[in-house]
Amino acid sequence: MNYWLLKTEPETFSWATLANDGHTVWDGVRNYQARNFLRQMKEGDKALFYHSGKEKQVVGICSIVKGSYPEKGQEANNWVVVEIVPDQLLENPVTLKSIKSVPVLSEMLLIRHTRLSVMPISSLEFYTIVELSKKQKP
DNA sequence: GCCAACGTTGGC
DNA sequence: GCCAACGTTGGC
Repeated sequence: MNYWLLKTEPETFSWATLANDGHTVWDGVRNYQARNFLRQMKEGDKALFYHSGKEKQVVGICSIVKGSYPEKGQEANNWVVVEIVPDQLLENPVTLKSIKSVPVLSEMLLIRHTRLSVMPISSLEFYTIVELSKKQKP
């Protein structure tokens, strides 16, 4: 199983919307590097759900329930989508600031490649952030 | 193939 | 509001 981080602007698509809908097709990715990571996603993988923009924090955990397949209408351009479901809301959001303050997380693409919206993370990074969410105060 | 101009993302 | 870091586009 692999771990990922999915970035979204909450004004466009938020955790609340995902939680409410119970399922979504992660489409609209138009960046080659992000697409290449999307392609590697498999059913059963886990992903941290990150709100960019004003919030800048990881807010939840979701699961990939359907691995990548061609985006409808974009087959010719090779863009792909995956399907996700909300897994759990973090007890407390984990802010970018707090992520930056933890040495073991300093190599994350989230920090090193600011503009990347779909990225792999290690299991250590995944669980470190989950643990942080249990310690932080709201 | 190079590079300037422009557009977008995302943090500060 | 600004800027850094990219990515894309188009002229040459």
